[in-house]
Amino acid sequence: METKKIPDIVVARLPRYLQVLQHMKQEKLVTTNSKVLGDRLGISAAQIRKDLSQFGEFGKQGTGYSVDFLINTLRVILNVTDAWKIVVVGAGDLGHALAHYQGFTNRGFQVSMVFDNDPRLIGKQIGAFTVQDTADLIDKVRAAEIHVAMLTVPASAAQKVAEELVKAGVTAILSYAPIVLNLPHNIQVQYIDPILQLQHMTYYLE
Amino acid sequence: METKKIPDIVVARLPRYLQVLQHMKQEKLVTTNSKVLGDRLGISAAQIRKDLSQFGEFGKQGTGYSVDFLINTLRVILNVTDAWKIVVVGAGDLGHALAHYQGFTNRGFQVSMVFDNDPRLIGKQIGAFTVQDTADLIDKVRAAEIHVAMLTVPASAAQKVAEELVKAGVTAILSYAPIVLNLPHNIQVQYIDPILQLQHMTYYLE
DNA sequence: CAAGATTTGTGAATATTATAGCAATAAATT
DNA sequence: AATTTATTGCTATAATATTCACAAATCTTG
Repeated sequence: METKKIPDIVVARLPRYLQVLQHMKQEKLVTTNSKVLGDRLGISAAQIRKDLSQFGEFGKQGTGYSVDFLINTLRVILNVTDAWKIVVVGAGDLGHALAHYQGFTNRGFQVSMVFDNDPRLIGKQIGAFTVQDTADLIDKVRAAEIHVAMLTVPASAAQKVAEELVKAGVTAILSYAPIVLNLPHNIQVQYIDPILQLQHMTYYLE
Repeated sequence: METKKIPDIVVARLPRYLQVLQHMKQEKLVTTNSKVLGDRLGISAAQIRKDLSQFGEFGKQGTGYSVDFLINTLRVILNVTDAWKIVVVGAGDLGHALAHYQGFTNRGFQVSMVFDNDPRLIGKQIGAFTVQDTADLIDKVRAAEIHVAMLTVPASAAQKVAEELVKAGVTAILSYAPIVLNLPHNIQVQYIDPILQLQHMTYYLE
C-alpha cells in the first residue's frame, strides 16, 4: 500500500463498491472477490483490485474479500461510519421525496431539517419534519452543526441559498438545481440534473 | 474534423456545455468563447475547444462562438432537436416531482405517461397525467412509441419493471433505484443515486 | 500432504485523456 | 493598411487511467 494522493476518479467508484457489497450482505453472501464484484458493476476485476489496493490490503489470495470486512473498511474510508445530518432546502415535490426517503439511514446519512421560504409551506409537516423558514436557516443550521445539504430550490434561488448554507457552516452541497454554483474551493459540490443524463443517452439513440 | 469514434467522456460533457450556453442565451449573450465557457464550467478552455473540434469547426478565430449557433449545433449532435416522449414509472414523491417538473420542454423532453401498480394511485391525477396501471405498461408504451423512461419504483421492483420497459421498446432508462440493472447491451442506462454522490463528498470532509 | 485450482496485490505495458503551444485567421486599433 | 490583439483548431507532448500478467499466498481435492 502506498498513501499518495488518491485520484478522485477512484474515490468516485468506492460508493458503488459499497452499494453492491451491501446488497451482497443482504443476500447473505459472506465472501466475494474482484471478479464477482466486477461483473455486478460492469468494471474489470483488475480495476477493483487496483482501486482497493490504494488504501490497503483487504483481500486474501485464493479466497477473495470478506463482505463484512470490506463494507466496514469502505465505510471508514468514505467517512460514513456515523450518520451525517443533512439539511434539505426546498420543500417542493423533490424536497418531499428526499424527506420521506427511507434509504439514507443505513448508508450514512439522516435528514435532520427541512427549510422553505414559501409561507404556504412553512410550518407544514413533512413526515417527521416541520418545514422551517429559510430566513432562519443560517442560525439553525449552524446551531445544529449540520455540514451536509441537499438543495432542491428553483434555479433562480439556488446561488443565494447555497451561499447562506456556506455561511451556516455547510461544506458539502448536493444540488438539484440545473445551474453551476459559484462557491469557495473548500466547499464540496455535486449536482443532480436528470436532463444531463438523458441527453447523454439520446446521443446514442437513433 | 475527423469523424472517428467519439470518446464517451466527451459526449458526457456536451450536455453541460449546452446547459451553460442556454443560460448565456437567457442572459442575452450573443457570442462567447472557450475561455468564458471553461470558467463557468470549471473546465480548461483547451478541453472545450478539443471536445467541440471532434464534431466540426464551429468557432471563428478572434471572435469565439455564436451562442445561438452552438446551441443549435449541440442540440443536433445530442439528438434533442425535437422533444423525446418520456414515460415515468413509479408515481411516488419522486414520480410526482418529475411529472410536475417544468424544465424538460426546452431541453428536449416531455413527460407523456405515468404508471404505478398501487391501486390507491391508479386513476389519480398528477398534473396533466392520469396514473395508469403498470399492468398495461407494455402495450401502452409500445403503442405510444416511447423510447425513453425514468424509473422511480422501489429497488425491489426495478429490475422487473426495467425488463418490461425494454419489451415495450424503450431503449434509454434513467433509473433512480439504487441497484445495478441487468439489461441487454443495446439499452442505454443511467443512474441517479444521491447517496453515491454524498458519499463521494464525505470522503473529503473532516 | 502433494498437486492443482483460485485469487490477491502490484509492477510494467498499454491505452486513454488532458494540456500546452502555435500557425492561421479575424477583428480592432492606430 | 499596417500593427496589435484575440481566439480558434489541431499537433505534439504530458499526464492519467486501465489492463495485463505473474509471483505469492491460500484453499481444495484426492
